Amino acid sequence: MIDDVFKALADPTRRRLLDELFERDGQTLSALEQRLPMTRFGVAKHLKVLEGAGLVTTRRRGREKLHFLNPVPIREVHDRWVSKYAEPWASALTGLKRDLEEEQK
Amino acid sequence: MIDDVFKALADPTRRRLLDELFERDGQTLSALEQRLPMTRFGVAKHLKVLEGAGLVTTRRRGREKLHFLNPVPIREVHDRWVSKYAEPWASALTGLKRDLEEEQK
DNA sequence: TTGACATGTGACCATCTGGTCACCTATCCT
DNA sequence: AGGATAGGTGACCAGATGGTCACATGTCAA
Repeated sequence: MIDDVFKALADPTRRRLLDELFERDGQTLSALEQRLPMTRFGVAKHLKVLEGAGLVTTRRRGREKLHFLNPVPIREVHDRWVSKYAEPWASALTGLKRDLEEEQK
Repeated sequence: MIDDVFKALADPTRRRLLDELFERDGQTLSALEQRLPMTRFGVAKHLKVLEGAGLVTTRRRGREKLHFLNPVPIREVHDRWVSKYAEPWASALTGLKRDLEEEQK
């Protein structure tokens, strides 16, 4: 399950799709297709992966299929996994890195 | 760059390796190999990917190669990307989900 | 110095993945 | 009814990926 989420997030096109839905939620396949350098079929495949990972939920409206962002899986990845590595001492390191970069200027 | 990190995290074996280093930092290839159901070569390949993504740094000590966890890239993924989706209203949803699951019992 | 040990390299193979297409179904609109 | 529109399916292909192995290099220790 969590593996599906990581795998889904591994592809830049799929992260792009999440960004698009973050920007405007509930878009149709055709609407999303127009913004990506890819055919409808490619986009549909990616959306299927996102849906399989639970990152996107859908609702039909007539012949259209609306796609909605579902942040819960990302939240779970965040809570159970990412935060484990990102907190707490990494914050000190990134702070240090920022300080060093500032010094360069 | 950030793409390398996501790709590196997509594989369960690599996340397992990060867990092992989280548990005990600075392990050698041979030490890590013994805990994984895989030959040395497979583990070495995965470590190379992790190193390429900046998630693991290495230091040689004689004929050994020590592997260390580097949480900075994960922190950056967290700060720039995951937190965007995970905060803030997802926390309300996960809270709600937990509440609903509690009610089932 | 010789043998055991830790790691690196390049070839190889099976499978997965990203993307396209021809073709199909379902819905809308006049 | 019938054309146009939105989406689904299965086949197909090239390239990436995960894993193994034979072999080579470098290092330790007696």
